[in-house]
Amino acid sequence: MAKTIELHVEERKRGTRCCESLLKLQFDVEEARQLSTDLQALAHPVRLRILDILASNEGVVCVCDLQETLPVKQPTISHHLKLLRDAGLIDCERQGLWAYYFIRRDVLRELGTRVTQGLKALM
Amino acid sequence: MAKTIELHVEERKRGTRCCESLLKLQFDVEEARQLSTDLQALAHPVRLRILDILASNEGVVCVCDLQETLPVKQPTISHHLKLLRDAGLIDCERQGLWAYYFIRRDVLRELGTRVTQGLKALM
DNA sequence: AGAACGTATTGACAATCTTCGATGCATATG
DNA sequence: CATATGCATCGAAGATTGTCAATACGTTCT
Repeated sequence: MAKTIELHVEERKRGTRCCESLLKLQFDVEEARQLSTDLQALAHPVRLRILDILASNEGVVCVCDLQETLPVKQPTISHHLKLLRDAGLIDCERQGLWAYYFIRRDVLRELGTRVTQGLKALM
Repeated sequence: MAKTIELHVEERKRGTRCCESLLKLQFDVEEARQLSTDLQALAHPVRLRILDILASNEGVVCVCDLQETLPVKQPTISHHLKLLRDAGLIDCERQGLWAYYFIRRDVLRELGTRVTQGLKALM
């Protein structure tokens, strides 16, 4: 059970020096790193909008469609697509000249679960 | 309903040039930015671990406690604390020499809801 | 084969983020 | 008052990320 601040202050006044308390934790270092990696993959407006577009227009989205909507140039879009692909969140299928991108809902769901569980642990 | 890739390719072959399709969206620009800001606030291992510690040791955590546990120096911890404070996710109460930090579960819950809802929209 | 097109990659630059020594500030203690 | 302590801030350095012009690559169409 959590001690009160007042008790804590008293202990410290009595000479129990600062920082001897063993803190309780829920995440280990690796979990925190993983969760951070998950969040990083999502934490950019362009990437979020790409995911939104892919989620809402399944099967018919090529890079030039994205170019039309997003406020960045084509190499930048390709760059963010690559990051999302590396994270496993999207994939693509080439049809002639075009690359049709799609969302991998299974992977996104796993990530979503990790994020939601992680947040729940803090509340 | 989503068109198939094949139909899309056919249309483009017939001369309907690329990129005339109006994409469907769920997020507007502002929502994407907000969600990205929310995710950024969390997307660092040290900040996640700070939140974890504050969530698990309510009321008795001062900066030197964090220093004991985290792999970065005091100014860096203060820096991350400031970012979290600016995001509204934590706050502190000074008692003499010490600053006792605590988590603002209400704000965290709001952020968690936005994140969870945002993710759900993509699935 | 050659031209046109959609996309990926490269390379350079700019912006942002992370870290920490040095320092300042406020409070407590002798 | 002088000193010690805990924390915040400043300023600089390094690392990472985001952006885009230029270019390369593979495909399609003449």
